[in-house]
Amino acid sequence: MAANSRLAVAAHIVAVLASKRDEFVSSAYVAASVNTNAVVIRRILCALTKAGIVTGEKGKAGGSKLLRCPDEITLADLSKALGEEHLFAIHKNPANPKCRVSCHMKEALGKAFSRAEKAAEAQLREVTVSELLAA
Amino acid sequence: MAANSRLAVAAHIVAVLASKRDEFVSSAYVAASVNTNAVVIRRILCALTKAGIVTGEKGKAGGSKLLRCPDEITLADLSKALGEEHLFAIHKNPANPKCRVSCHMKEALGKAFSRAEKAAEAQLREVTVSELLAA
DNA sequence: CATACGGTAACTATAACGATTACAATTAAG
DNA sequence: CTTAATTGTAATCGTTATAGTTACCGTATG
Repeated sequence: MAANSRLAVAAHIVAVLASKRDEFVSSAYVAASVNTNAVVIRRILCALTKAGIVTGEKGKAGGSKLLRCPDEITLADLSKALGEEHLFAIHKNPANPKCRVSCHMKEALGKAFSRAEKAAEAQLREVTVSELLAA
Repeated sequence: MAANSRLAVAAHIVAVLASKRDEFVSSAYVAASVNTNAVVIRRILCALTKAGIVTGEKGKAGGSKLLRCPDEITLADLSKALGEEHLFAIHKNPANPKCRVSCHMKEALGKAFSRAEKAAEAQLREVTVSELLAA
């Protein structure tokens, strides 16, 4: 399947909230901007709420708004809030104990992938929501 | 779906070939090391062949072997050979023309993701198959 | 010719994702 | 008090990618 686009949607959501700061914005409004269903938005908002990035108000005139300045929210924060851990996957097949290569492979790959993921994360940390809006 | 582990399997395959240099290794042998079906191995070997990393010989006593030194093959080469392009995905929903944020979002995200992907790729380029074997 | 391979097509099972419907709880407005 | 709007969730469905599997053809070896 197509790789998951939740980080992109989360960034879009937060950008919309940032563009209407200090207002409560409904999930329906955000959904219209992203062009998807409001529930998809609310699911991601839920994760962002748990991470302390946004807050939600129920009831009529409810909605969501940012808890932090848009220039203090980075893509890395959003990625972490979504619990997206690994960009690379290692095959789950058990190692073949008869094969020396097989026994060492996963550990070696894990280290290499971890370095690459950290490098990517460092770049995500350099991009704030404010910058996304300004572009 | 589980994130795709083809890069990990490709690395495993090439490591096995590197551990038996100058021999033709059958897909069945590699499959035993990876603990999967030989066809899965052959599918990936096919991509590596097209990329000029390995060569295959049909017929009895056939198999695959490396065309390059293991210390000149990096994880980035393998990733490229597999045609793995994007670590991050952007939502496909069309932009809402009425919303300024929506109209600019994908372009801004594209640039940010591209930087992060390049950073990850740079790290993959630092890891050779030799190093994976030595670990 | 028999055997052991690679290459490839076809099919299945599984899993993740996104979209959607539905509904309880909550809050503001009239 | 009633109504309307909204969040937060659960449940379901269709789509899609992956991995695994079976099957078959072509080819090289002996």
